[in-house]
Amino acid sequence: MNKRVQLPPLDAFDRKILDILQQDNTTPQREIGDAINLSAPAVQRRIKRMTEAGVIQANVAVLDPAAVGQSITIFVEIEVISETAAQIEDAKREFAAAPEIQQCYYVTGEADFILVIVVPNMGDYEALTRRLFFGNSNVKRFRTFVAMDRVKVGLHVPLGA
Amino acid sequence: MNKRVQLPPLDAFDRKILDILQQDNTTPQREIGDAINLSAPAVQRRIKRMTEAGVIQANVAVLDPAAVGQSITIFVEIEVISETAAQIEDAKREFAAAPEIQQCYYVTGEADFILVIVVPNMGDYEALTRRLFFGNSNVKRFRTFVAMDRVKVGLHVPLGA
DNA sequence: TCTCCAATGAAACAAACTTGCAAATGAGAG
DNA sequence: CTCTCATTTGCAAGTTTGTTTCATTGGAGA
Repeated sequence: MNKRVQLPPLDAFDRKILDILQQDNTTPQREIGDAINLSAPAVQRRIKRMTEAGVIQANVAVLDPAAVGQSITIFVEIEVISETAAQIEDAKREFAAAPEIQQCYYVTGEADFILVIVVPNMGDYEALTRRLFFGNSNVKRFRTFVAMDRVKVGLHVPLGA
Repeated sequence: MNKRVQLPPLDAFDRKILDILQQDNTTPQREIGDAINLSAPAVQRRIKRMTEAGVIQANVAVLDPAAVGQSITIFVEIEVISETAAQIEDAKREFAAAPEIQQCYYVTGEADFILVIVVPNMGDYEALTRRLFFGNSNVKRFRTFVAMDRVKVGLHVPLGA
Protein backbone atom coordinates (compact mmCIF):
# COMPACT_ATOMS: atom_id res chain seq x y z
CA MET A 1 0.00 0.00 0.00
CA ASN A 2 2.69 2.43 1.01
CA LYS A 3 4.36 3.54 -2.16
CA ARG A 4 7.62 4.57 -0.58
CA VAL A 5 9.41 5.33 -3.78
CA GLN A 6 13.00 6.16 -3.06
CA LEU A 7 15.20 8.18 -0.79
CA PRO A 8 16.05 11.36 -2.63
CA PRO A 9 18.38 13.51 -0.57
CA LEU A 10 16.54 16.76 0.02
CA ASP A 11 18.34 19.82 -1.21
CA ALA A 12 17.95 23.42 -0.11
CA PHE A 13 15.05 23.97 -2.52
CA ASP A 14 13.14 21.02 -1.12
CA ARG A 15 13.61 22.19 2.43
CA LYS A 16 12.41 25.68 1.64
CA ILE A 17 9.35 24.27 -0.09
CA LEU A 18 8.59 22.07 2.90
CA ASP A 19 9.06 24.99 5.23
CA ILE A 20 6.44 26.97 3.33
CA LEU A 21 4.00 24.08 3.02
CA GLN A 22 4.28 23.35 6.71
CA GLN A 23 2.99 26.82 7.39
CA ASP A 24 0.41 27.07 4.62
CA ASN A 25 -0.12 24.42 2.02
CA THR A 26 -2.54 26.61 0.09
CA THR A 27 0.34 28.79 -1.04
CA PRO A 28 0.29 28.83 -4.85
CA GLN A 29 3.16 27.04 -6.52
CA ARG A 30 4.02 30.12 -8.51
CA GLU A 31 4.37 32.10 -5.30
CA ILE A 32 6.62 29.42 -3.81
CA GLY A 33 8.63 29.46 -7.00
CA ASP A 34 9.08 33.22 -6.80
CA ALA A 35 10.22 32.93 -3.20
CA ILE A 36 12.95 30.41 -3.94
CA ASN A 37 13.79 31.30 -7.54
CA LEU A 38 12.32 28.32 -9.29
CA SER A 39 9.52 27.93 -11.83
CA ALA A 40 6.07 26.74 -10.79
CA PRO A 41 6.40 23.41 -12.61
CA ALA A 42 9.69 22.71 -10.87
CA VAL A 43 8.02 23.34 -7.52
CA GLN A 44 5.11 21.13 -8.48
CA ARG A 45 7.39 18.26 -9.47
CA ARG A 46 9.35 18.48 -6.24
CA ILE A 47 6.18 18.46 -4.17
CA LYS A 48 4.92 15.44 -6.07
CA ARG A 49 8.20 13.63 -5.60
CA MET A 50 8.27 14.32 -1.87
CA THR A 51 4.68 13.24 -1.48
CA GLU A 52 5.36 9.95 -3.24
CA ALA A 53 8.48 9.44 -1.15
CA GLY A 54 6.47 9.88 2.03
CA VAL A 55 8.26 13.01 3.16
CA ILE A 56 4.92 14.80 2.97
CA GLN A 57 2.56 12.49 4.79
CA ALA A 58 -0.67 14.45 4.66
CA ASN A 59 -2.31 17.75 3.87
CA VAL A 60 -4.80 18.76 6.50
CA ALA A 61 -6.90 21.57 7.86
CA VAL A 62 -6.22 22.46 11.48
CA LEU A 63 -9.34 23.24 13.49
CA ASP A 64 -9.94 25.20 16.65
CA PRO A 65 -11.17 22.49 19.03
CA ALA A 66 -13.22 24.93 21.09
CA ALA A 67 -15.07 26.06 17.97
CA VAL A 68 -16.38 22.56 17.43
CA GLY A 69 -17.29 21.93 21.04
CA GLN A 70 -14.15 20.06 22.07
CA SER A 71 -12.92 22.47 24.68
CA ILE A 72 -10.72 20.31 26.83
CA THR A 73 -7.26 18.94 26.10
CA ILE A 74 -5.85 16.38 28.50
CA PHE A 75 -2.55 14.57 28.82
CA VAL A 76 -2.44 11.10 30.30
CA GLU A 77 0.59 9.10 31.36
CA ILE A 78 -0.09 5.40 31.49
CA GLU A 79 1.86 2.68 33.18
CA VAL A 80 1.01 -0.89 32.21
CA ILE A 81 1.37 -4.08 34.18
CA SER A 82 2.62 -6.46 31.56
CA GLU A 83 4.83 -5.29 28.74
CA THR A 84 4.80 -8.34 26.49
CA ALA A 85 4.83 -7.60 22.79
CA ALA A 86 1.27 -8.82 22.39
CA GLN A 87 -0.07 -6.73 25.24
CA ILE A 88 1.67 -3.63 23.98
CA GLU A 89 0.31 -4.17 20.49
CA ASP A 90 -3.17 -4.57 21.90
CA ALA A 91 -2.87 -1.34 23.82
CA LYS A 92 -1.55 0.52 20.78
CA ARG A 93 -4.42 -0.71 18.69
CA GLU A 94 -7.02 0.24 21.27
CA PHE A 95 -5.62 3.72 21.83
CA ALA A 96 -5.21 4.38 18.14
CA ALA A 97 -8.81 3.42 17.50
CA ALA A 98 -10.33 5.87 19.99
CA PRO A 99 -11.32 9.10 18.23
CA GLU A 100 -10.96 11.13 21.43
CA ILE A 101 -7.29 10.17 21.55
CA GLN A 102 -5.64 12.67 19.29
CA GLN A 103 -2.09 11.50 19.85
CA CYS A 104 -0.56 8.39 21.37
CA TYR A 105 3.11 7.65 21.95
CA TYR A 106 4.82 4.57 23.35
CA VAL A 107 7.63 5.88 25.51
CA THR A 108 10.54 4.99 27.75
CA GLY A 109 10.83 6.33 31.25
CA GLU A 110 8.50 6.35 34.19
CA ALA A 111 5.49 5.80 31.97
CA ASP A 112 4.75 3.49 29.06
CA PHE A 113 2.25 5.52 27.07
CA ILE A 114 1.51 9.18 26.79
CA LEU A 115 -1.81 10.22 25.34
CA VAL A 116 -3.23 13.52 24.20
CA ILE A 117 -6.98 13.51 24.57
CA VAL A 118 -9.56 15.99 23.27
CA VAL A 119 -13.05 16.00 24.77
CA PRO A 120 -16.00 18.38 25.14
CA ASN A 121 -15.99 18.38 28.96
CA MET A 122 -14.78 16.64 32.07
CA GLY A 123 -17.73 14.31 32.18
CA ASP A 124 -16.72 12.86 28.85
CA TYR A 125 -13.18 12.42 30.09
CA GLU A 126 -14.38 10.64 33.18
CA ALA A 127 -16.43 8.28 31.02
CA LEU A 128 -13.41 7.70 28.83
CA THR A 129 -11.20 6.79 31.77
CA ARG A 130 -13.75 4.21 32.86
CA ARG A 131 -13.86 2.69 29.45
CA LEU A 132 -10.19 2.80 28.48
CA PHE A 133 -8.24 2.70 31.73
CA PHE A 134 -10.33 1.19 34.49
CA GLY A 135 -11.80 -1.16 31.91
CA ASN A 136 -8.37 -2.35 30.84
CA SER A 137 -6.88 -4.84 33.26
CA ASN A 138 -3.39 -4.20 31.97
CA VAL A 139 -3.40 -0.54 33.03
CA LYS A 140 -1.58 -0.32 36.34
CA ARG A 141 -1.72 3.41 36.90
CA PHE A 142 -2.46 6.62 35.04
CA ARG A 143 -1.85 10.26 35.72
CA THR A 144 -3.95 13.07 34.31
CA PHE A 145 -2.85 16.57 33.33
CA VAL A 146 -5.48 19.03 32.19
CA ALA A 147 -4.31 21.70 29.77
CA MET A 148 -5.09 25.20 30.98
CA ASP A 149 -3.38 26.80 27.99
CA ARG A 150 -2.44 25.39 24.65
CA VAL A 151 0.69 27.52 24.48
CA LYS A 152 1.99 26.06 21.23
CA VAL A 153 0.19 23.48 19.16
CA GLY A 154 1.16 22.05 15.82
CA LEU A 155 3.08 19.37 14.01
CA HIS A 156 5.74 21.64 12.63
CA VAL A 157 9.06 19.85 12.20
CA PRO A 158 12.18 22.02 12.35
CA LEU A 159 14.18 21.94 9.13
CA GLY A 160 17.46 23.34 10.32
CA ALA A 161 19.31 20.05 9.81
CA MET B 1 -5.40 41.22 13.93
CA ASN B 2 -7.65 38.28 14.56
CA LYS B 3 -10.66 38.71 12.36
CA ARG B 4 -12.98 36.59 14.43
CA VAL B 5 -16.10 37.36 12.47
CA GLN B 6 -19.03 35.81 14.19
CA LEU B 7 -20.21 32.64 15.83
CA PRO B 8 -22.19 30.79 13.20
CA PRO B 9 -23.63 27.61 14.63
CA LEU B 10 -22.16 24.80 12.56
CA ASP B 11 -24.73 22.60 10.89
CA ALA B 12 -24.38 19.05 9.67
CA PHE B 13 -22.97 20.23 6.32
CA ASP B 14 -20.26 22.24 8.00
CA ARG B 15 -19.23 19.37 10.20
CA LYS B 16 -19.00 16.98 7.28
CA ILE B 17 -16.91 19.47 5.37
CA LEU B 18 -14.57 19.89 8.33
CA ASP B 19 -14.33 16.17 8.74
CA ILE B 20 -13.15 15.81 5.17
CA LEU B 21 -10.75 18.74 5.32
CA GLN B 22 -9.20 17.42 8.51
CA GLN B 23 -8.23 14.30 6.63
CA ASP B 24 -7.26 15.87 3.32
CA ASN B 25 -7.61 19.53 2.56
CA THR B 26 -6.66 19.01 -1.07
CA THR B 27 -10.00 17.34 -1.70
CA PRO B 28 -11.67 19.29 -4.53
CA GLN B 29 -14.73 21.27 -3.52
CA ARG B 30 -16.79 19.58 -6.17
CA GLU B 31 -15.90 16.21 -4.69
CA ILE B 32 -16.85 17.40 -1.23
CA GLY B 33 -20.07 18.73 -2.66
CA ASP B 34 -20.88 15.39 -4.24
CA ALA B 35 -20.23 13.64 -0.95
CA ILE B 36 -22.63 15.79 1.03
CA ASN B 37 -25.12 16.78 -1.68
CA LEU B 38 -24.22 20.40 -2.09
CA SER B 39 -22.84 22.41 -4.98
CA ALA B 40 -19.17 23.32 -5.17
CA PRO B 41 -19.80 27.05 -4.65
CA ALA B 42 -21.85 26.32 -1.54
CA VAL B 43 -18.97 24.28 -0.17
CA GLN B 44 -16.53 27.03 -1.03
CA ARG B 45 -18.61 29.68 0.74
CA ARG B 46 -18.91 27.56 3.86
CA ILE B 47 -15.18 26.94 3.96
CA LYS B 48 -14.52 30.65 3.55
CA ARG B 49 -16.94 31.49 6.32
CA MET B 50 -15.42 28.96 8.71
CA THR B 51 -11.93 30.17 7.92
CA GLU B 52 -12.87 33.77 8.64
CA ALA B 53 -14.61 32.69 11.82
CA GLY B 54 -11.45 30.95 13.00
CA VAL B 55 -12.93 27.48 13.03
CA ILE B 56 -10.32 26.51 10.46
CA GLN B 57 -7.10 27.85 11.90
CA ALA B 58 -4.59 26.69 9.33
CA ASN B 59 -3.95 24.52 6.31
CA VAL B 60 -0.69 22.67 6.56
CA ALA B 61 1.40 19.86 5.16
CA VAL B 62 2.32 17.15 7.66
CA LEU B 63 5.88 15.87 7.30
CA ASP B 64 7.60 12.67 8.32
CA PRO B 65 10.14 13.92 10.88
CA ALA B 66 12.53 11.04 10.19
CA ALA B 67 12.57 11.95 6.50
CA VAL B 68 13.97 15.37 7.31
CA GLY B 69 16.50 14.18 9.83
CA GLN B 70 14.47 14.81 12.98
CA SER B 71 14.24 11.24 14.19
CA ILE B 72 13.58 11.69 17.87
CA THR B 73 10.40 12.76 19.62
CA ILE B 74 10.60 13.51 23.32
CA PHE B 75 8.08 14.44 25.99
CA VAL B 76 9.12 16.61 28.89
CA GLU B 77 7.22 17.36 32.07
CA ILE B 78 8.37 20.52 33.75
CA GLU B 79 7.81 21.70 37.25
CA VAL B 80 8.60 25.33 37.98
CA ILE B 81 9.60 26.98 41.23
CA SER B 82 7.64 30.18 41.09
CA GLU B 83 4.25 30.34 39.45
CA THR B 84 3.66 34.07 39.37
CA ALA B 85 1.85 35.33 36.30
CA ALA B 86 4.95 37.05 35.02
CA GLN B 87 7.15 34.01 35.41
CA ILE B 88 4.63 31.78 33.69
CA GLU B 89 4.31 34.20 30.82
CA ASP B 90 8.07 34.28 30.46
CA ALA B 91 8.23 30.53 30.33
CA LYS B 92 5.44 30.32 27.77
CA ARG B 93 7.19 32.82 25.57
CA GLU B 94 10.52 31.05 25.78
CA PHE B 95 9.07 27.62 25.05
CA ALA B 96 6.93 28.90 22.20
CA ALA B 97 9.94 30.52 20.60
CA ALA B 98 12.07 27.38 20.46
CA PRO B 99 11.71 25.67 17.08
CA GLU B 100 12.57 22.27 18.54
CA ILE B 101 9.53 22.53 20.79
CA GLN B 102 6.71 21.34 18.61
CA GLN B 103 3.99 21.58 21.23
CA CYS B 104 3.78 23.23 24.63
CA TYR B 105 0.91 23.07 27.10
CA TYR B 106 0.47 24.73 30.47
CA VAL B 107 -1.21 22.13 32.66
CA THR B 108 -2.62 21.36 36.06
CA GLY B 109 -1.46 18.39 38.06
CA GLU B 110 1.93 17.19 39.15
CA ALA B 111 3.63 19.18 36.44
CA ASP B 112 3.27 22.72 35.15
CA PHE B 113 4.28 22.36 31.53
CA ILE B 114 4.31 19.50 29.10
CA LEU B 115 6.43 19.81 26.01
CA VAL B 116 6.72 17.78 22.84
CA ILE B 117 10.18 18.11 21.41
CA VAL B 118 11.53 17.00 18.03
CA VAL B 119 15.28 16.72 17.53
CA PRO B 120 17.73 14.89 15.23
CA ASN B 121 19.46 12.95 18.00
CA MET B 122 20.05 12.66 21.71
CA GLY B 123 23.01 14.98 21.64
CA ASP B 124 20.80 17.76 20.42
CA TYR B 125 18.31 17.03 23.17
CA GLU B 126 21.01 17.13 25.76
CA ALA B 127 22.16 20.50 24.48
CA LEU B 128 18.58 21.71 24.55
CA THR B 129 18.09 20.68 28.17
CA ARG B 130 21.18 22.64 29.12
CA ARG B 131 19.93 25.71 27.35
CA LEU B 132 16.26 25.60 28.29
CA PHE B 133 16.02 23.76 31.60
CA PHE B 134 19.34 23.91 33.43
CA GLY B 135 19.78 27.42 32.08
CA ASN B 136 16.43 28.52 33.47
CA SER B 137 16.55 29.19 37.17
CA ASN B 138 12.79 28.85 37.51
CA VAL B 139 12.79 25.20 36.38
CA LYS B 140 12.65 23.08 39.50
CA ARG B 141 12.55 19.66 37.95
CA PHE B 142 11.90 18.00 34.61
CA ARG B 143 11.19 14.46 33.54
CA THR B 144 12.02 13.08 30.11
CA PHE B 145 10.12 10.46 28.10
CA VAL B 146 11.59 9.33 24.82
CA ALA B 147 9.10 8.14 22.21
CA MET B 148 9.87 4.67 20.94
CA ASP B 149 6.79 4.59 18.73
CA ARG B 150 4.62 7.39 17.44
CA VAL B 151 1.51 5.25 17.65
CA LYS B 152 -0.91 7.98 16.63
CA VAL B 153 0.05 11.47 15.64
CA GLY B 154 -2.13 14.26 14.38
CA LEU B 155 -4.28 17.21 15.30
CA HIS B 156 -7.57 15.64 14.34
CA VAL B 157 -10.44 16.91 16.45
CA PRO B 158 -13.41 14.58 16.87
CA LEU B 159 -16.62 16.03 15.46
CA GLY B 160 -19.16 13.81 17.10
CA ALA B 161 -20.62 16.65 19.20
C1' DT C 1 35.93 16.79 -25.12
C1' DC C 2 31.96 14.03 -25.61
C1' DT C 3 27.85 11.65 -24.13
C1' DC C 4 24.10 10.86 -21.33
C1' DC C 5 20.85 11.71 -17.71
C1' DA C 6 18.21 14.45 -14.82
C1' DA C 7 16.14 18.76 -13.96
C1' DT C 8 14.54 23.10 -15.69
C1' DG C 9 11.47 26.85 -17.92
C1' DA C 10 8.05 28.44 -21.39
C1' DA C 11 3.85 27.57 -23.23
C1' DA C 12 -0.28 25.09 -23.86
C1' DC C 13 -3.74 22.75 -21.50
C1' DA C 14 -6.83 21.09 -17.84
C1' DA C 15 -8.78 21.43 -13.48
C1' DA C 16 -10.13 23.89 -9.56
C1' DC C 17 -11.58 28.01 -7.39
C1' DT C 18 -14.35 32.31 -7.36
C1' DT C 19 -17.96 35.58 -8.55
C1' DG C 20 -22.47 37.40 -10.32
C1' DC C 21 -27.09 36.66 -10.46
C1' DA C 22 -31.61 34.78 -10.41
C1' DA C 23 -34.34 31.28 -8.00
C1' DA C 24 -35.53 28.69 -3.93
C1' DT C 25 -35.98 28.23 1.04
C1' DG C 26 -37.49 29.42 5.55
C1' DA C 27 -38.69 32.48 9.41
C1' DG C 28 -41.44 36.01 11.17
C1' DA C 29 -45.09 39.59 10.71
C1' DG C 30 -49.40 40.84 9.60
C1' DC D 1 -52.81 31.62 5.90
C1' DT D 2 -50.21 34.79 3.00
C1' DC D 3 -46.76 38.06 2.37
C1' DT D 4 -42.17 39.85 2.88
C1' DC D 5 -37.44 39.79 3.81
C1' DA D 6 -33.05 37.85 4.58
C1' DT D 7 -30.25 33.96 3.66
C1' DT D 8 -28.57 30.31 1.02
C1' DT D 9 -28.49 27.84 -2.94
C1' DG D 10 -27.26 26.34 -7.94
C1' DC D 11 -25.83 27.54 -12.51
C1' DA D 12 -22.85 29.67 -15.59
C1' DA D 13 -19.15 32.70 -16.64
C1' DG D 14 -14.68 34.28 -15.44
C1' DT D 15 -10.27 33.81 -13.13
C1' DT D 16 -6.65 31.57 -10.91
C1' DT D 17 -4.02 27.58 -10.06
C1' DG D 18 -2.27 23.15 -11.15
C1' DT D 19 -0.48 19.91 -14.74
C1' DT D 20 1.62 18.25 -18.96
C1' DT D 21 4.48 18.67 -23.06
C1' DC D 22 8.65 19.55 -25.03
C1' DA D 23 12.89 21.63 -26.23
C1' DT D 24 16.92 23.23 -23.63
C1' DT D 25 20.33 23.50 -20.04
C1' DG D 26 23.69 21.96 -16.83
C1' DG D 27 26.61 18.55 -15.02
C1' DA D 28 28.83 13.99 -13.96
C1' DG D 29 31.37 10.48 -15.76
C1' DA D 30 33.80 8.17 -19.65
